[in-house]
Amino acid sequence: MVKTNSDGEKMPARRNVWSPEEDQKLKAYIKRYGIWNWCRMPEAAGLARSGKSCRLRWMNYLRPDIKRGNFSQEDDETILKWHELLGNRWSAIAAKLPGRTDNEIKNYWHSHLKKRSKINTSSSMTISQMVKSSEVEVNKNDSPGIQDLLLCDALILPNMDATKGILMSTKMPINDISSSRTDPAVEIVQHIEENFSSSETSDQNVLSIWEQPFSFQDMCILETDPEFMVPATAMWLEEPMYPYVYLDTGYDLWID
DNA sequence: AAGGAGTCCAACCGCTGCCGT
DNA sequence: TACGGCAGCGGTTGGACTCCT
Repeated sequence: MVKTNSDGEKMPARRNVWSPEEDQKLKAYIKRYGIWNWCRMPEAAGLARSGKSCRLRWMNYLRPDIKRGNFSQEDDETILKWHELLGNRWSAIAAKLPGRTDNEIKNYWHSHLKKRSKINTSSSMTISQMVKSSEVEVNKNDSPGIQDLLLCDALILPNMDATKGILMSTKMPINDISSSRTDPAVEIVQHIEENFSSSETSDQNVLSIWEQPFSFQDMCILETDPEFMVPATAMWLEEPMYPYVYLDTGYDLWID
């Protein structure tokens, strides 16, 4: 925001607000040379800004595909839905709303939707709630890797054939994910939605998985099944090992 | 009209992951 | 494999604006 004095002249605000001239410089530079290196671009473009600041300004304000203006009812629903599924992964949510930035969605969430979300949470059973309703504790204090592992276990939930007591892996080939351009978390949720919504599995069956006897044999099936779904996140792929996982099912799992 | 409280949004900060060497 | 540089992300903050008393 640019302050103006009584004569309508621009005054420098204390916070480093971008002037129209700076915007113009950045736009012109990117238009001419493209984005090659944010760190070095400011100097080349004649801007007394950090690369980070330029990047942020471009991403959140100057990009030609930015959609400005009010959020529609549909946008609200989309944000609420994806926030319910993904949590505060604003960039992933923004990917669902072309033209909207993560910053904008984050702000809009905090100012408008947060309250609504609280009211809505009691209305219907969502996938994330089903995950929560299992007895897996995904604790905030757990390392991200552990959280991913627990989440992965939870993701197997929908394919549990509760009537037969057979655990079927969620057949999502990992190379599908690694080759994807979209956020892995988004894809996982989409995958669940597609497969789960089309299956005949009832809520009741889904909820029962953690009540099922979970034997060592189950673990063997999972490990020997060539299509056993490993967690799709980079965290899983990169972390060397989870020596010990506590599942609040009464079973402590050692992963060798 | 004044001013205090609340809201909104742009910008900043710090952390994390990726990638090249 | 280790390391450094860079980009991206989410949380936080500053300040203008709006509403209410």
